[in-house]
Amino acid sequence: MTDTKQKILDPAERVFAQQGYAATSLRQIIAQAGVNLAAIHYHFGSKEELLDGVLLRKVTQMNDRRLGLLAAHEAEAGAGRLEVEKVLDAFLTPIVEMVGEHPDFVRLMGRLMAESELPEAVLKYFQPILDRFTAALTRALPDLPPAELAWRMQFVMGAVAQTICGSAVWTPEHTSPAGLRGRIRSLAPFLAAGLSAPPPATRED
Amino acid sequence: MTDTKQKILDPAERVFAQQGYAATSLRQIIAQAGVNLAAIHYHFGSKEELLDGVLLRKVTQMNDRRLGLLAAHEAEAGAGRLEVEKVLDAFLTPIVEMVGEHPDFVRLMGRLMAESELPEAVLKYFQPILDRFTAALTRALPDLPPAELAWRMQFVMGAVAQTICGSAVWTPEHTSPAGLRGRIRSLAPFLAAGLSAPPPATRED
DNA sequence: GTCTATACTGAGATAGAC
DNA sequence: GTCTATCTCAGTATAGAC
Repeated sequence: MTDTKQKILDPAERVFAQQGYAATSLRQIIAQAGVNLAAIHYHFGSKEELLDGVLLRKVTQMNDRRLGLLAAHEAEAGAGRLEVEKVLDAFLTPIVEMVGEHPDFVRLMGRLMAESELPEAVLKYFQPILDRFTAALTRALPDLPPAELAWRMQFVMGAVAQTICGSAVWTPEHTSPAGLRGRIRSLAPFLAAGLSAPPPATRED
Repeated sequence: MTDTKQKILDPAERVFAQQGYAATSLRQIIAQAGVNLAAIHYHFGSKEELLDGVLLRKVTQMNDRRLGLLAAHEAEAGAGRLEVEKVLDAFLTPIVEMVGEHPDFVRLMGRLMAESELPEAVLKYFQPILDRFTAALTRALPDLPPAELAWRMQFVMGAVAQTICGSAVWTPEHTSPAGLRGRIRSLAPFLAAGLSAPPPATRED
């Protein structure tokens, strides 16, 4: 991999994380990277593929860690009941672990989860993880109807996204790594209680 | 108010709701409105102020309804304990009530809540409501530390936003008014359980 | 193979004729 | 009030230097 390609990725990650994908211009990135505009399109092809390149560097590490923790918790549970808290821990802990060394990457992940018009490049990394954790929660919450669980997964994703990157909007507090760790420690029991709540009375109307 | 100004607002609301604020171009709106590009800037000043004009038409109605329901529930509770479910009902019911007649407006509200780079014009309508409901929840959950409640409000906002507009991304299901009503009926018990969860053990690190 | 210079299309915004 | 023309800046594409 060329030096120029490497020089692009870090500034891209930083600016995408700070301003969001849509609000970031490639010209802002090249200004920080010290490369020519066309170099981005030569090495990556487009703005969206540049985002894909940024994600690809670390998303596999994060998702593998999630899957590893989840498998460990499942093995520990054995034939017994898998606790909701353990499943949430497997999802959230890798975020906490990475926020110290790669804060920009974590913020970018949060922003992307919240953006409505997110590119295809992002979804392909999230969907398998979502499916895997939905399956685990199905085991942890056997009495919850599958459709209800699917919705609750959305509630969880929304809350996680807002937790990672929404603070600048709704509260004056900034997104420091330490602050984010604290928020996620608060998020886990909130989500566990929500997921474990009895399903609403079914109505057909 | 001129005819031209009126002709712009409905298409703007529709296209903003369908594509999101950032992804929408003024040229898409004028194509549906049948007006000149400069007319938008003459009547509204900018793209952001056009969004403000769209919100202004209905956001007061929604927020007044929220405040009215909340006041009614508080009066009903009297000196007794205000239930978390009642506070959530006051926040969510106006969404359900409006989604039948004004589905585009509701979708737009959801999208804006989720967008990280949201304009100032939006925040000024949300912040007072957020403060008012935070105060009500302080009464409903007197044992919860204020900082913990502030974070949980963020979790709630994230889940609500994702519920209104996130389905197209995370699940194949579309955002029909009926489907949204069902999701919000599922959302309320989830959020009530989360808000009512015991606060996490305090740690200083 | 890499990278630069340049141009193309479409975005929001604005000045000025009518 | 309205519309034409134009400005700046965005993402993108390509020809050609090295």
